[in-house]
Amino acid sequence: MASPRRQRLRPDVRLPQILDAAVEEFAVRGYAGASMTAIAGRAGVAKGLLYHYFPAGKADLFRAAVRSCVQPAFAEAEAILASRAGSRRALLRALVDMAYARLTGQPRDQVLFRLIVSEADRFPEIAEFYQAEVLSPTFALVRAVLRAGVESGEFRPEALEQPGLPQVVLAPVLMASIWRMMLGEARSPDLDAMRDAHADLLVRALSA
Amino acid sequence: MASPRRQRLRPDVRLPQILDAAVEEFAVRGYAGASMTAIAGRAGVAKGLLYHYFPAGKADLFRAAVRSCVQPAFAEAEAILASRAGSRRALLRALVDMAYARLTGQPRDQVLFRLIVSEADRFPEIAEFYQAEVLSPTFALVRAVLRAGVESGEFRPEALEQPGLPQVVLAPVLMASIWRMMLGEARSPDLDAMRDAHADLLVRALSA
Amino acid sequence: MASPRRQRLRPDVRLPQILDAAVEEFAVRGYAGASMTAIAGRAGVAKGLLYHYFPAGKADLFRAAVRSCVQPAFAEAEAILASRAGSRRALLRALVDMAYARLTGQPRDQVLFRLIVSEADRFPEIAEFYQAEVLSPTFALVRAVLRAGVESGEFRPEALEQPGLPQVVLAPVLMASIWRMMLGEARSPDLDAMRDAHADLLVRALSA
Amino acid sequence: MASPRRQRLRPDVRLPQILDAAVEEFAVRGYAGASMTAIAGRAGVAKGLLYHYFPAGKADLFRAAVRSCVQPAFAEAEAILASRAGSRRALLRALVDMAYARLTGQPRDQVLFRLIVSEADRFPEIAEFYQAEVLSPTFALVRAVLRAGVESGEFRPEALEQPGLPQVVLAPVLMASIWRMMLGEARSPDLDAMRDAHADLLVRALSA
DNA sequence: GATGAATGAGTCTTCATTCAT
DNA sequence: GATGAATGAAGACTCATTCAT
Repeated sequence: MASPRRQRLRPDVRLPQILDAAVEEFAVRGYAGASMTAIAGRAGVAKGLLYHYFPAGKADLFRAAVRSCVQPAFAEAEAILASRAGSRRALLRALVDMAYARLTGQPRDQVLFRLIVSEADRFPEIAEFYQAEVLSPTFALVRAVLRAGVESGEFRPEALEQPGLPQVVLAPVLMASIWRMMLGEARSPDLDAMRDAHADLLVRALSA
Repeated sequence: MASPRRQRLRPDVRLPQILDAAVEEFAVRGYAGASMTAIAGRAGVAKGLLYHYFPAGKADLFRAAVRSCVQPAFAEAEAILASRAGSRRALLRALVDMAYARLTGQPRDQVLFRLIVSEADRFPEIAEFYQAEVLSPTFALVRAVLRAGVESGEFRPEALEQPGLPQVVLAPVLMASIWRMMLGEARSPDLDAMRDAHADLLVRALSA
Repeated sequence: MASPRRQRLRPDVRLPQILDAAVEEFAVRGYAGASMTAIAGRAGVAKGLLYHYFPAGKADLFRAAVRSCVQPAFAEAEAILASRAGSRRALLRALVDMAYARLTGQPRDQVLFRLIVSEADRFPEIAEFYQAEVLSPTFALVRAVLRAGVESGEFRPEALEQPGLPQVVLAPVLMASIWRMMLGEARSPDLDAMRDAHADLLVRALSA
Repeated sequence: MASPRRQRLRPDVRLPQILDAAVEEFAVRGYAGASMTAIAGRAGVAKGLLYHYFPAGKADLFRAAVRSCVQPAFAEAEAILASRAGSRRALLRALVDMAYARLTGQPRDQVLFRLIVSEADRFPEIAEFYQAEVLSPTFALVRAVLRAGVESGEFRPEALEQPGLPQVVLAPVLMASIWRMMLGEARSPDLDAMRDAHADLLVRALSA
């Protein structure tokens, strides 16, 4: 006589279901706009169950959802780096291309970014977390590439003396992502044009 | 200093009061998080009055608030441009400096940007408006500077052949602004370092 | 330098403007649904002016509006009665026809009736007023016709002994009106069919 | 008699509670005048629960409340009809008596009718529903009685040839109900007198 | 683990009414 | 007489959260 809806699942099955639903809902509606009911509905569970898994409530679910999005996007970058194919210049170009490509193909990454931007001051710890887990490593990676280029003689040595350079190098890719989110594919600046201009700018500015 | 219960003001006095309060509240809380009650309280008026000035309600007030933020930024840029002081290179540097300076000094501008980023897909018309009234003109302005530089022989002629260049040139300033919003002054990348790296990068990449 | 909108009119011009607007608005929206703003708008005056003419507010305006609708609908009936054309039977038929005809041609009368029906228990005095000014006289008129018919020998003498007869005689016309209001012209019972059946029924039942 | 703060009941218990409270409140105040808070209070539940059962809100609750009033009236009429006691004339009289009796004894029925009359044009579907579910069947019932009477030779054959007759036959009862609602028991026409006059009129007009 | 009935504080919004101009 | 800015109370509705089952 069990209710047909009532299926007991192990936490490691239910939890991802719930987190996925939460990510999608938060992504579409923002933090304040997403309702627990809607998240539960999307996950196919009852409202009450959300509080079983996240007794502290909505804010906690949000934190968990955001955290669940930060996957090692670095795997690919490090693979490219490891293969050290050709010149540093070609390497740089490959990295830039990869970064732009992700923007097109990985909506989940965009979502993450957007959520963090808009909810950052309601959840300072999330911004902090993002800075520590995503931003800093990425800057470090760029710095490593620059150092390798300088050491091999391809890049100008001054590149290592400017602490703000990695940020400047990365910024256009991130802005391209933000413009896409804001304006839609139709109205946002042309991605290919930006990628080419970006790569060209870097090569000219950094070459020894 | 008595606060009379009912102070009748001319609309051209009240309206800015209300808009200012709305901008502040939306900035702090986001669209969904800002409450009409709080906006009214901040403006020192009764809730009902908001609907007298914006019968269409919260969304309309939001639009008006965003629009009220736009004008001041361009005035300064055009002033700099008009005073065509010195070389194009110096001009570019002046513009870059101004842009970074605004990010520090004008919280209103940051607010505007953050609101647009986070609420863009709930208010597509605002994103559209921003693109048309702010972004496009700014790109055009950068392009004008580049063209002047090329014509004077200071900049490389290829600079004019890359349609994505203005976006790449501007991106670091905007990202600096976003990082500040997200991470706070303490944790965000160092503004001065970025400005210097940015200006240096441009000069190296663009010089003939 | 007078504001162009500000036209001072004599009360006997303004008052009908306001009452007409009120009747229309109350008719369309009901008492609770009609807003003072909308009435003022329809009348082409400012909200405040309504309170100048009706200091006691909305309820008072409603009462005045309803009262303004009760015009002597009896003029026509009494004209028919005075012309005593032909037999009482023909007279009765003429009166029935007239009653049904009014239902089609005079939306203002229907409105009045509907308002009274639906707001009667919020405004008991209005129901009272209606009963005294409209209903009672109408019953009396029917009774007079019956008496004349009995005296002339055309109608059965028992017709005068049934105190409920005038109500029964009138009811179908009023119900026809109510059904029209409720169901619209399309779905409500056929007016012509009712009129014929009604007249026939009366003639058969009353003839000596 | 302690009233526990949170009493969980099965929906098939709560729903009628809520509908009953809604009918009463709508009856007294009309649609616009009835407040969700008051309905919840009358039902002894929190406001929010109303939206649990009627997510579409007030209008939906209103529709459900009206619908919940319909069924009982027909049962009795059909019982009388089934017990085809005595002559058709007696049958007609029994039905007329029943109809008048209901108006006195069953406030729920009056309420229903009043609601439909006054809110018909705000809820066209309800008027439609009323016409289809209540009015048409009632007319059909009257027509069936007439036909049976004609076939048995008690009624004049012409009674079947007048399509408007059922409406005319029923109208006085309904008007009696409306007058009662409008004017109160004290001021409205005498019910007994109407019933007698009504029955007598029908018998005289319909007898062969 | 899982459900969904139940709550109540909070949100946007409306509107009769007041009153300075 | 006339305006419309300003108010405040009240209304419909939402939603995070609780808890009996």
